[in-house]
Amino acid sequence: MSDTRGYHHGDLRRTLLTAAVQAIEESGPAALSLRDLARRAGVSHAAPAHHFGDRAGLFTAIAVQGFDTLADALTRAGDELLDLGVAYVKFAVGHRAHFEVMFHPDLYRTDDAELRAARERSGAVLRAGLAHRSGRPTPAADGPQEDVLAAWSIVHGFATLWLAGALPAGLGEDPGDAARSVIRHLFIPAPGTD
Amino acid sequence: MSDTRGYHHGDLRRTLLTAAVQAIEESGPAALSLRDLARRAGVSHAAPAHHFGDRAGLFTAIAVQGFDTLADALTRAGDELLDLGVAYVKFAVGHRAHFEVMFHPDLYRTDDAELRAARERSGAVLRAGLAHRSGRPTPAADGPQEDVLAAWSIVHGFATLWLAGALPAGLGEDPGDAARSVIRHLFIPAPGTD
DNA sequence: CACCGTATCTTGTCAATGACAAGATAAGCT
DNA sequence: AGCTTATCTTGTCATTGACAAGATACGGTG
Repeated sequence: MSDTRGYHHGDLRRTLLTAAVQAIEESGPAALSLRDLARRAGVSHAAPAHHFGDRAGLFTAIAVQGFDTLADALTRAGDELLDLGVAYVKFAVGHRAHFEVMFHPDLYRTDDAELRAARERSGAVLRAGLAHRSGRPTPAADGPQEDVLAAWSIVHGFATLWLAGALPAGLGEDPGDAARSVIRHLFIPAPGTD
Repeated sequence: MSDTRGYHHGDLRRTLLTAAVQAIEESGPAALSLRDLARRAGVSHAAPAHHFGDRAGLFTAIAVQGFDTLADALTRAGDELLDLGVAYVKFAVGHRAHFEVMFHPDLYRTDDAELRAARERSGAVLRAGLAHRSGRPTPAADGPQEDVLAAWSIVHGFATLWLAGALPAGLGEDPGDAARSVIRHLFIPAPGTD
């Protein structure tokens, strides 16, 4: 059924999505061309438009897929706070195309219904996991979950810097291990601060 | 001298750079068009090519300017560790066009000599400032300055999330204040961990 | 089985873009 | 005054995103 025979491709949408992700991993979102995408899939230059409408529509679909995958990955990461952070970084590096698109709202349609749902889903998993923080029932009294934002910031920052190639060598090959040893510096202390 | 008269513009390069930064702030780097840029500056469509070669050349120039400005800002931020982080976030939000370009190496030429110099300069300021950390003479024995990377990660992550509009409302209008109250969660504890 | 509506994909076209080539104009130097 | 060089313009080409209109296959209904 998922063959490439004749007029009807059978599974074009999925094929285009995976081809797009691969292309983005190779040369970034900016360099992605709808026509090149069509060529890779062996279809005409206007075929993608039918499934995604336009460029923004394609990126929207990728972002949705990304938020869904992230939610799954975080769910599988377990309850341990540090593991959650490591899973976040692993997802970013392992799915860099999705990750880059997800956090570049100028590429897609942020008001898309499916997208909002997927984003909220992964956000909920993240918040739930971080709120589960063992020694601290209610995160903080003052700000809007400042410690959650701090945790999100450090893992997101590490992932972004890693992907940008801005981190120094000597961290090793495995982003998970590297992330663990770095973000540990936020998670280890569990003080009753104020 | 810096007028727009006749055949020779007089200060085209600078004019194009500021126009480009403004355009990027409005609609992101991806949407930047060299021809639109030329129109904004009131010159022919091929004029930018003379100064920057091509699109990548323009982004390279912007990145250089960005790393230089960042180095200056961090230098002015003083010795206090928290202030340094806040200055980093303030720069990112106050110069979002530069910041976005700087950390998207696929946009420009990473092997450009001027760029490498500017990047190294700002990197040195950052490392020096973070190494100055009062209570801790030598950061850590084990990893490659893991605590420095943790600090960089959290401020970079916060800035990126802020710019992406991913942070929840309720943090207020001022990114500096918000950053201070969030990244504080990393900087406050000064334990003798291991 | 015949028919028809619809989803899927193609061909054709247009304005805009990035890149390049070649020429025109100005500025500086001797 | 004359030469050299930097700066900017005009002209052109292949590529791209978007749209319109048509061709093909699929699924259901009679």
